[in-house]
Amino acid sequence: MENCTIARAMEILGERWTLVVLREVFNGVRRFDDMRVRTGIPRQVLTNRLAMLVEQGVLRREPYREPGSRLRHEYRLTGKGLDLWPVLVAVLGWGDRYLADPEGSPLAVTHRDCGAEVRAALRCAEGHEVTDPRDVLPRPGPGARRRV
Amino acid sequence: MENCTIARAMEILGERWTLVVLREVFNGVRRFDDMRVRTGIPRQVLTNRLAMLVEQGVLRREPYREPGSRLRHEYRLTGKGLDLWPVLVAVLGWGDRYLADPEGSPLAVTHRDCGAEVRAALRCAEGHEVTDPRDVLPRPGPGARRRV
DNA sequence: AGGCTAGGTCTGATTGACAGACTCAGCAAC
DNA sequence: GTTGCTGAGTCTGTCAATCAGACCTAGCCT
Repeated sequence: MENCTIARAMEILGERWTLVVLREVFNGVRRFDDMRVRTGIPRQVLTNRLAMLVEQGVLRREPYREPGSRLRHEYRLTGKGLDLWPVLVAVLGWGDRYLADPEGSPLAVTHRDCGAEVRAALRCAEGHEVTDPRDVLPRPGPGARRRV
Repeated sequence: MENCTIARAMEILGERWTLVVLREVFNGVRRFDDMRVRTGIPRQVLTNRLAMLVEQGVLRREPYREPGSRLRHEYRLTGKGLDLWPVLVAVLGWGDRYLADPEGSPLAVTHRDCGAEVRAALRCAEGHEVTDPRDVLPRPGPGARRRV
C-alpha cells in the first residue's frame, strides 16, 4: 500500500496543526504572527508547517509591503490549496457534530450567493446524492497493486 | 480558539496513521494483523491508534470467534465513525488529484446503486452546488468568542 | 540612540514514532 | 504433553518531533 493516496495526503495534512493553519488561511489570516496568536501554535512548529506547506505547493509565500513598514511576506493558497476546501468543510462538519461545545461551532461557512450554510456531501458521478455511508462501496482502483 | 472544532477533530484524525487505519476499516479490514500487514504500521502505533479510536467512540471492539479458533476481537465503525466517510472521500479525492502515481489511485469508491464513482462535493443548504472554492464565505458561528 | 515589531532561531525537556525482540493464550499436530 | 503456530499484543532502546521560553534581527519610528 505504498502508493495509497490517503497515506500520502495524510503525510501532508496529518501533522496535527496543518489543517488548523489552513483554516486560518482560508479565513483570510495570512500573516505569521496573526496565526500564531490566534491558534497558539508554537513558533517553531508554525515555521515548520508553513515551510512544509509552501514546499508542497499548498501555500505560496508572497511579498507585500504596508505603507510605513518594511517588506514582509504573507502566505496565500495555491490552486492545490484551494482544492482542500472540501476536506476542511468535511472535517468541520464532523467536528461540529460530535465535538462542539453546547453553544455551537465557532465557525460557519456560507454560500456567497445565497448566504446559506455550506456542507460537504457525497454524490456519485450519475448525480445521485449519497446519504447513507453504507451505500458507498470501496473497490480497487486503476493503480491498485495485487497483494501476494 | 480553544473551542475550534477543526482543532479538536484534528486531535483525533490528525495522528498521521489514523485515517489510514480508518480507510482499512471502511474497506472491511477489521483485524489487527491484517491492518498491520496491509499498512506497515508499527505494532505499537497501531495498538495506540486503535485504542484511541475506541476511546473516542469512532470504533468499537467486538468479540468474535471463528470455528476452531479462540475468542478474538475485531474493530468496527460506530455511527460516529461512519460519519467520517465524507472526510475520507474528500482526502482521497484530493490525494488522487495531486499525489497519485501515473497509473492512478489504488482505491475507488463507488455508489452501491449505480456503480458510478463517488466524490465529495460542497453544497449549500439551499441546494446550490458550490464549484468554486472562492464562493464559500467563512463567518463566525454561534459558538464564536470575541477575541480581545 | 533607543525602542518596537514581525518573523523568525537556539536550546533543552518531554513526548511520540519506530524496529526488533519478547510474551502469552489457546488450538493443533506429533 | 511437549512442541509449534498464530493473533494480538508488550518491552526496550533509539531517534525524531513537539513545545515553551529566551534570544536575535532588519527596518521603521521617535
